[in-house]
Amino acid sequence: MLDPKLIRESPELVRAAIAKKHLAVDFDAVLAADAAWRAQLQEVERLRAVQKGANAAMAALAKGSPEFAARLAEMRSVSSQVKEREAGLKAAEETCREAMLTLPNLPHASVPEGSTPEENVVYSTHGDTAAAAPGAVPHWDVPGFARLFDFERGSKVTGAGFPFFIGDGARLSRALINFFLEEGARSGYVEVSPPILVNAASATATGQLPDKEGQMYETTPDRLFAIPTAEVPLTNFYRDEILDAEALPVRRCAYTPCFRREAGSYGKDVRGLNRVHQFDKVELLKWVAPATSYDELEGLRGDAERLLVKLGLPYRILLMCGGELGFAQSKKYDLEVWAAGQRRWLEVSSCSNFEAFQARRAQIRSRSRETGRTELVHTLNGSALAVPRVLAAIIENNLEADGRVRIPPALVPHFGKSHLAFA
RNA sequence: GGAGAGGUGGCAGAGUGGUCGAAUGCGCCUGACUCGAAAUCAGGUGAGCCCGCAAGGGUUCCGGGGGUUCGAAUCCCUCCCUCUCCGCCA
Repeated sequence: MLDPKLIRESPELVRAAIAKKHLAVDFDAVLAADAAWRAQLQEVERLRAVQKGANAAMAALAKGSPEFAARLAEMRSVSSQVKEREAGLKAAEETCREAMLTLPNLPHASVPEGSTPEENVVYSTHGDTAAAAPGAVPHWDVPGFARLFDFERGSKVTGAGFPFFIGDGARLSRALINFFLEEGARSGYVEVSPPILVNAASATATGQLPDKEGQMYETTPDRLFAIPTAEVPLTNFYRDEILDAEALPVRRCAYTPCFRREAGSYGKDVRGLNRVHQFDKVELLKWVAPATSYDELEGLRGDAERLLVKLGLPYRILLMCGGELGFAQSKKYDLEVWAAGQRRWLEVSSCSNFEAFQARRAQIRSRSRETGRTELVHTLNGSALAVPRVLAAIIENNLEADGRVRIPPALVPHFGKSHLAFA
C-alpha cells in the first residue's frame, strides 16, 4: 500500500509509477474514493463531537429531570443520524481501501524502463559460460538421474512436480541448505525456523492475498496457506509491532520448503528440477531504516551473490525493468545461474527492496529513541538460494566424463564426499 | 477434543453504564538537589486518522467483529488467542 498522503499531494508521481510498471489502474477512481471517504468522515466526526459534548452534560443532570428528558430526545435523533451515516462511512472506507490496494509500489529512479524480460538490464556476468563442458547435457538426461530424483513416484504419491530426492540427491540438497544457512549466519542473519502454514491475515500483509490466491495451496477446514516463500512468515513475524530504531537493521534467514501451484505455467520450462511445486529455499530478510534501504539492497544482493561465487558456478545479475517488477517491489535484482547442459540461465534468487510498501500493510514500524517518533520500516528480502535449480546447475556444470558430479569444494564439508554418484 | 479462568497503555495491575484514553506502581524522559552518581522531590511519558501553512482543533482505539443504549473498557451475541486441569498424540 502507498502512503495516502503521497497519493493526494503528488498524484503525478503515482501516475508515473503506474506507467513505468506498465499496469492498467484506474487512478482517478482511487482519488475519487479517497475524497468521498474524507468528506463522509468529517461529517460523522462532527456529529460525534456533538454527541460527546452532550454526554458530559447529561451525566451531570438528574435522571428524571425535564432537562434530562429534553436532552435525551434531542440526542436520540443525533444518535440515529450517526448510525445512518456511519454505515455510509464504513462502505466508503472499504471502497477507498480496496481502491488503494490496486496501486503498485513506486519503482526506484534507478529502475530501467521496459515491459519485457528482454528489457531487463544485465548488470554483471561472472564466470565462463563458454568453457563449460562441451558434452554437457540437461540434468534430466544424465544417466541415473531418475534414481536420485524420482518424479514418477512423486507423481503417484502426490502429483506432478513433487519429486522424491533420494540418496545423494537428498544428501546434496541437504548439504546446500546447510551451506546456505551457515553462510547466512556468517553474514549476520539470525537463523529462524518458521511455520510453513500461515493464516489469511499474514498472506494479505505480504501481498499474496487477494491477488495471488490461486498460486497457493490452501488447507481446509482451517483456511491456512502453504507458504510460497519464507518471506511470508518472516515478514509477518513483526506484524503490528514497533521495533526499536537502534536495533535496525534486523537480519533473519530461514530455510523452508516452498509451495507453488504454478497455475498456468505449463510449458517448456518445467522439465526436471527447473520448476517444481515444492522446493527448498533459504531466504534472507531485513528490516531496515528507510534512509539505508538501497545500501542494504546492495548488501543483500552481495550476500546472495557470494554463495554462487563460493560454489564456483557461472552466474549473472539482472536489474529488473519497471514492467518486470512485482507489484510491491521498488527495485529488484535477479540472480541467474548458468545451466551448462540446457545452455540457459536459471533464476535462483530475487533480491528486492519493498521500501515501506509491505511495512504499511503489515504495520511494522520503528521508534527512534531521540525523537520518540515512529516511522514505517523498509523491508527487503532475497533468496539465498533456491535449492533445486542450484542443484541442477551443479549437476550440469560439474558432470565429469565418468558420469559422476564433482562437488564444489565449499560444499564438500557439508556433503561429506568429493563426488556425487548416480549409480 | 472436554472443563474452567482470563485477555486493559512498554510492563504489572485497578476500573462492572456517564465527566475514563483510562487510577496506582514499575520503567522511561526532563528538571531540582549533587563534584558526579544513587536516593529523594517536581513535572512529563500510547498509537492511528481527519481538518489546518501553522498554532491548534476534532475523532477513533481497553483481543477482533456485531448488538443494546442518549451514552459501553463496563451489558448481550459471536469469533480469536492465552493460561490451568483432563483426554489424545509426534
